[in-house]
Amino acid sequence: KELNGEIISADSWTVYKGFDIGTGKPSPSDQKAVKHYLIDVREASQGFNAPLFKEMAEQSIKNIQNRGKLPILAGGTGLYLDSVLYDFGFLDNSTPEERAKLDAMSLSDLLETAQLRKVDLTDIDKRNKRRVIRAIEAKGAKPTKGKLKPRTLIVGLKLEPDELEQRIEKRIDTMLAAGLEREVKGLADRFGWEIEPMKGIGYREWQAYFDGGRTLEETRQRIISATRGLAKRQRTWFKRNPDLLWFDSAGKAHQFIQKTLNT
RNA sequence: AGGGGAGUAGCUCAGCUGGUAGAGUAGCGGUCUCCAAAACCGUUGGUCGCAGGUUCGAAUCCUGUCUCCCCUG
Repeated sequence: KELNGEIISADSWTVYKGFDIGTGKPSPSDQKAVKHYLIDVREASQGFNAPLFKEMAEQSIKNIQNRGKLPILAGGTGLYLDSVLYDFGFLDNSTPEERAKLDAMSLSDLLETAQLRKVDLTDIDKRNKRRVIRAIEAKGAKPTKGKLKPRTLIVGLKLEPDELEQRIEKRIDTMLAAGLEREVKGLADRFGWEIEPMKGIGYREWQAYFDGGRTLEETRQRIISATRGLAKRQRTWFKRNPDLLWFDSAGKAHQFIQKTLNT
């Protein structure tokens, strides 16, 4: 609001309708205070992916700029963010049928297939099945990456480990108090456990609980643990970005952004 | 009280007829161009409940003891 901006949620889970509490979606009042984009734009049964995000985010950026506002991407999902900030040239994908076929194959069969089709696996992690599948789908094409989008500021907030731990626990407890159990139960009854968004942190952990094989406290601990792991992976993703400016408080980051905008 | 079972890494458990311990998971670190809250890689943890005994050598055999679970009374 102070920056005269509008927010694009750069997050792979807040796009789904109905998944509110567990995804830490901005509250209705927050969304009312500042216009948000790419929230609730997908049905639970639909999938979502990085190229789709890139396309929608770029469209949103244009919309926001046309309204004379500052686009702010906030999140979340490193791959999604980078795809927009560095103009990733995404590689070919296969049809859902082809994907399912590759998915069903063993790693060694996939490696053999790649060899038969003369797919170049240099730089591909051959122990990671998904990466090998992607290489085959892309027919060995190499990805492209552009320069950082002009007039762009990338800002990261850093926390001390024990403070991060506290924030994570508080985040989960707040979700539980807000009725996460009820939300998950309702979604599970409607969609079952197999759809993509049900496999997210804060959702998948409840299946064993509702089946009676896990206590509420164990469920809570699992969600905390998974969130901790997510925070770690986000950290390692952003840490290697030399364009990212780190701040240890939101206040300092805000000051810096304000100053930069004025010059 | 008697009988049986179990006590091994934070947790769940492997460890055959003795050769000083492992796997999953968690924890920690890392990788990353369409399932990315995903997938993958690396790695720190254990005086094997305790005390004796047998043995060149015991988590593994014997004795005692403590704790937990089940059965009987």
